[in-house]
Amino acid sequence: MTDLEQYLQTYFDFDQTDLVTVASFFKPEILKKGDYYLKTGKLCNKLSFIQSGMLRVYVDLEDREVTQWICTQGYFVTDLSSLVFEKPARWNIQALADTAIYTIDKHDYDRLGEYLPKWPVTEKLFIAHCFTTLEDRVFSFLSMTAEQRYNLLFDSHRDIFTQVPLQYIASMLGMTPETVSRIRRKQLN
Amino acid sequence: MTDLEQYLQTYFDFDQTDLVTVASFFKPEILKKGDYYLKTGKLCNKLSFIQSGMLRVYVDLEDREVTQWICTQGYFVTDLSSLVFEKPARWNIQALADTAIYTIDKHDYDRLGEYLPKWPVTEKLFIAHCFTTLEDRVFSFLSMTAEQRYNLLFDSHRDIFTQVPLQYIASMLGMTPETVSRIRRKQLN
DNA sequence: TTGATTTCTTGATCTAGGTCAAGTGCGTCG
DNA sequence: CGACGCACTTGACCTAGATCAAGAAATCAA
Repeated sequence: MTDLEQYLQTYFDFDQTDLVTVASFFKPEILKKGDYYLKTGKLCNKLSFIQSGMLRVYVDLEDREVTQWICTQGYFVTDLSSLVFEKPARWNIQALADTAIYTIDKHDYDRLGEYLPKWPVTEKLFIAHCFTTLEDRVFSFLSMTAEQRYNLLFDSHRDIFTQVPLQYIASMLGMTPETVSRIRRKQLN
Repeated sequence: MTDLEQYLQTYFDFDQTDLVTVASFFKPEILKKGDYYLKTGKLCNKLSFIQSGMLRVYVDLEDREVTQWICTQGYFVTDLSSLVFEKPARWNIQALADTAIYTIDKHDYDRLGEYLPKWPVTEKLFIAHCFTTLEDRVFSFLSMTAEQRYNLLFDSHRDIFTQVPLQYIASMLGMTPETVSRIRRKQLN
């Protein structure tokens, strides 16, 4: 079983045949550090799985950048609203390091249902799971302090902290780099 | 065409036959002010459409309540993660006023695909739309001040401001009632 | 290696928004 | 009607976290 098949299995309860079918639509690709996976305003006609490396999802405002999320090894990346609704992409997505991904293009993605009868259900569960994750994130902004949000992210995505420049972590937590630096120091006692 | 059919049409591009089919699964219900549509920890086995009135989605913390959202006329309400994954509900959902809803139970909801071939696609688009809405909301916390978030909500959901106690609006915006009160005064110049 | 550049840390100060407390208005119920 | 209880407002003060600025460390180029 390939890496990709193994990872797909952890997300979806496909049997071996389905796994091979789905995996066959994904093509390996390499992004060099700094390369863009997607730029704001373009159409995102692909979905990718990250085998190694990291991608930063962000937007440019007049006076600064806002990082929405960092996608790491073992997760999927796309601009969902662009992929699904065929609207201009909301986000820039850029490689923070050399990154190996497997990509399925929209054409094939939209046809997965023809090969896998249970794809529509699987896809729904996948998007619903993404929804729930964001719901948690909104809740964290409604109910937690900067330090609590830092700890929550640290406990759930430790890999981000070891590899991602602190300024981006700060932005995705909705605080300044100085604040993250101070919280980090405090955590070391 | 009934109210419900009309509303369904604004969400989904069903033809007349489909509209009637879907609508027939929804049963009218009345919640009195203060009644609970759902309580944390229960299973949410229904999805409803709000014909009139309002529901507040919130959680109890040790020392306070956090309002996640207010659902108003013309919108759907459910606990998506509970409905889809059959997990205990994350939210309390309580009527803020006498509220008229149309409810489909999970049993029927899960079978919509048997009657409507394009239901799986429609459902996916619906959930993806919810995801995108939350993405915007996360972005608002990452990039906006309290006053900017207030204005954003005011411009997009004016009905909430005319009918909902200010303390709940404050909570769902992630600020205190005092702050909302001050912003509101400022907006009156 | 060395200098240049970027990123991170730390301190000093500032401010948006929170907290606390004392009203004020108003709807409801006896 | 009057009084109780909410919900909201307003002021005084406080604090988490932002801003600004100056170094220190790490990263990179050559």
